[in-house]
Amino acid sequence: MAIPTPVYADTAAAESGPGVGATPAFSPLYQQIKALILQSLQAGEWKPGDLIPSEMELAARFRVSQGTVRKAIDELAAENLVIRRQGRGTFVATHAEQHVQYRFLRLMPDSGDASSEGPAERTIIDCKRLRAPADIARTLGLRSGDAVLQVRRVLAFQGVPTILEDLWLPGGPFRGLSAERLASFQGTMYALFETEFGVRMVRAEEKLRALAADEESASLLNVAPGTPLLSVERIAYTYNDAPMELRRGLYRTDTHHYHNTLS
Amino acid sequence: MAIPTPVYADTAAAESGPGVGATPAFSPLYQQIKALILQSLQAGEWKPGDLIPSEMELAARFRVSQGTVRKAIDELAAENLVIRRQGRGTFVATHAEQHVQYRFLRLMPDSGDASSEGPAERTIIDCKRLRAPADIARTLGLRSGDAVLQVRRVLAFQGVPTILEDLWLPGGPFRGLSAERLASFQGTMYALFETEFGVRMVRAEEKLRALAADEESASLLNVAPGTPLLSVERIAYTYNDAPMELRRGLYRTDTHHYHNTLS
DNA sequence: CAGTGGTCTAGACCACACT
DNA sequence: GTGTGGTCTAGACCACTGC
Repeated sequence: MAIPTPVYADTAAAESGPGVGATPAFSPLYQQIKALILQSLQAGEWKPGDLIPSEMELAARFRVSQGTVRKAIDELAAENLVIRRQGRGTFVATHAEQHVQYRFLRLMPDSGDASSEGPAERTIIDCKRLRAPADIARTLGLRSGDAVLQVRRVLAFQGVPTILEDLWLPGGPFRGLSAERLASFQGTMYALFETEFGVRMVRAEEKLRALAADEESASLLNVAPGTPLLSVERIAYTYNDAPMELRRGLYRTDTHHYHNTLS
Repeated sequence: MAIPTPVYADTAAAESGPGVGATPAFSPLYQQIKALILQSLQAGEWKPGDLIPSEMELAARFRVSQGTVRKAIDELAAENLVIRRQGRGTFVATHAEQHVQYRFLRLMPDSGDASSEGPAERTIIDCKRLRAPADIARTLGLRSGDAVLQVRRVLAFQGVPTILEDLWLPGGPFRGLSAERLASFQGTMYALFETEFGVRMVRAEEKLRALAADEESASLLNVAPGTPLLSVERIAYTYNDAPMELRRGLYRTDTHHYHNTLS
């Protein structure tokens, strides 16, 4: 139950020193409501694609006005966690059926748009279980030596291999993932993660670099060794900013480019 | 004067066929208010850094409620066109004094943050007036042969040349720009564009590629020819989505990386 | 203290989708 | 028609800033 008046955050304990920097930290009601809705999303009370309760229902449940619920949902919609549809309701966002097929892929063909070149042809090269090296473990928030899954694949567009990717996933949440399952699934990887493992990727950070293709990469991407490639290292996060995937990609940029908007 | 009730957009003329695709296109009041405020920004009624009228004043001017003005300003703030400061008022956003120095530069040092490496050392290599080649003219919305300014410069971090950039600017709005003016100005280029030429960059699109350094670029960036570099082509827009700058950059990514957030 | 933006409420009406 | 989200209003009170 939410208290129907704004409250100050709990400032008990957790003090490093006496009377230093202890700002009261006022927390608006709608932020508290937002946090409660987030908890339900995280707990799986409503699954990706589901219709969540109407604003009126949520307002009644939390004992606040509809306007306050609205503002909470507005923020969740702005963060792409839910999708509002006038006349129908508010739905939990999903990587499947979302008519933007690859929401996190910024590689575009130089001419035309993503839809004009048809779907990517996917080839799983490898999928194995191993003990996490120190750097992988650190970025995934695991202990060095914990089980991780490593996947290697190639994406081709109109027959031209264009992306070579290595993925690392924590072994626990993704127990049971195999090359066969990856190969047979229709839809994006993140859609499979949702439906098969209940893991929803919400946000990601990427670091881009230019580097020269080594022998192995060059042969998989069908370019000469030394060809400049775009290196994209991605860390993908699920709810509550927990890292759930490390992905290292090499992109050919002779017919495609990485697109970004600044504002 | 705005009409204090939502209206349908003007659908007179501009019809390509009879009764085809002529959706009424309902336009909410707050969108109309937003457009009016945008017009004032564009016309220079309030300049970058200025305090704009309070919500109450604007509500009175446009004969709508404060809440409607609030929603209009909320969207402008979300697009970084204005900045709200509780207790003080709403200000026109600016590239100067904004304590994020380089708002559009996504290159970050591999270790530490942008502030830890100190300011970039800027060297103007060239600044000349010329007739626009066809491709430049097209992206800037000019006619081929119109006057444009071309600027070439190098940015170095802690003594290491890291960015080589060529810029093209339309000759009209930027009449009077010179290498001396660029060199002597304290602050970012976009800040200079605002204060000296009244041109505010609002949004930009970038296309990234990996390519090998040619002789000239290599020598200016102090790397071996053939070194993979990150190529960044940017088109920057002012209000009403008018393109005002084409920028082609080459970034060294041995100690820095291009950072991006996906959501 | 007065003035600003920020939050919260309650109620009315509109646009849209499904049945 | 019914129910959903979307818009608009009016008024109250809160938090922050600067005089």
